[in-house]
Amino acid sequence: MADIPTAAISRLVTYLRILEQLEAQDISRTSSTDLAERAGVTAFQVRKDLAYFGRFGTRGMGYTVPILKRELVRVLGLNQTWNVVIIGMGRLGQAIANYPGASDYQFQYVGLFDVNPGIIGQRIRGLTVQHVQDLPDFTRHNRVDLGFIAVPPDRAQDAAQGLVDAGVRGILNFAPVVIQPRTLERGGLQEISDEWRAVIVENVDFLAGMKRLAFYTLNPHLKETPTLTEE
Amino acid sequence: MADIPTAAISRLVTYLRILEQLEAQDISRTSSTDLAERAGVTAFQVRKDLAYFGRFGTRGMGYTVPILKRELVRVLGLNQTWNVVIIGMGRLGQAIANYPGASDYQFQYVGLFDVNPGIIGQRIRGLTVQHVQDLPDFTRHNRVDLGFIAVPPDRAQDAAQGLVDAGVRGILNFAPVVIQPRTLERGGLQEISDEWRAVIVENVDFLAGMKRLAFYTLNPHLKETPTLTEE
DNA sequence: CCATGTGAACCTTTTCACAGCA
DNA sequence: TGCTGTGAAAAGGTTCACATGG
Repeated sequence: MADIPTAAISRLVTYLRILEQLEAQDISRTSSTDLAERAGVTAFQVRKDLAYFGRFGTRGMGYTVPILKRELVRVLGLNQTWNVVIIGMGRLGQAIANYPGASDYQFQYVGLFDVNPGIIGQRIRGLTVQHVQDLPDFTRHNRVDLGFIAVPPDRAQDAAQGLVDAGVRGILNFAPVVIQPRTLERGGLQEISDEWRAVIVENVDFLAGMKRLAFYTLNPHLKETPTLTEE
Repeated sequence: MADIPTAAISRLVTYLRILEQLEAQDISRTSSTDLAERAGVTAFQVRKDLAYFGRFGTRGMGYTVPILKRELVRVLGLNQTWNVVIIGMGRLGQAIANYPGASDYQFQYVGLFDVNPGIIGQRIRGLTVQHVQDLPDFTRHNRVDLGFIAVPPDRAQDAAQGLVDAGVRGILNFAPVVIQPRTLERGGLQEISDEWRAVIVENVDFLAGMKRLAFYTLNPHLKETPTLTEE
């Protein structure tokens, strides 16, 4: 298992969502063509994406919804619990904490943090918002796997550093900022520090989304046409 | 001007953000190497990305921050006003409407819509939330360029259809759903309808971000290492 | 016979080396 | 000399045709 396109992972997430919908509609069988149509990609793509991880279908038959779903859940690592803290409980942080669907897949919010005295102490989703400076102490007593950053841009780097110091393994950064791993001199060369090397950073930037949208709306010919079920 | 990688557009957005930060710090000159470092990409990449759109630097010197910024603003279409409506003013919609930074680039919220009687009538950002069914009438009297979808997943497709019917040119979809363009039979072939063909759909899906993060946290070796300033 | 799974062809994107110019 | 701009090479992803097997 090596060298899987990043885009393939995004598509797997989409396939999984579609399988959930099919299951909710009591549809128990599907095919690469059907999935492709619903996901807005080609059937080739679906089969290739799945092939990176195994053989989940039956030739001549297609896929069994619950089986393929179970396999994708396993592949994506969603059959285990992820303990999550959110840094920044302003409007965005609150929207994230309350967004339905996260808990479906074992994402459990275990700690909420902010610096604003007006927010600290509030109860959100059964948790009391704590001061960011209590994060190190909190992580000493609780397992935390992932940290979500929902602070203003100028605080994002510090928040990320705090999360890395706290030992999280993954960061979902909502701030419109490039998080910089801390580097250190080693043999005259700048290298990423060990703590940072072990951390995955994923970004969700909707201001960037707005700007991309503006660009493509002005230059529609540059946007790949959503492939209509070929093959 | 043709055939520019989608990823290049995302990076341009990042470069622009960095230029803003440099300008705020009164730094007036930069280089492909400097930009690369701050953006977490290679200097080759920066130069190639910029080369798609023109020649903005001076050989031997680098780039002048305000000039490059101005050019990127123009390229991305951010020097014009974009009138935006938001469909769905729950927590997420409110977080979006209030997120600072959108108005910096002429994204102007002109209409806010929901179906929930508890939300309709509220004033948010100086606008009164209206019922979605008033959208067609609203667009008859106001220019609307873009629509943002912040409704629950099962309402997203309808919201999108409403926006297309209302004549928006671009949609930013925050719901974890693949928006399906309406198709029609033409010469025995399924084709995307004309209204939909003219619309750009861009997605911002943070549940998907969470799931990608889970996957890469479990499989860190599959994540491309953030390139440390090469060349 | 049918739809999956996959090696190979094709195309796109990134990387690179260096030519071009202040 | 220094850093940009760019054609060419390398890498990476997607598309395809078809072999496989229920």
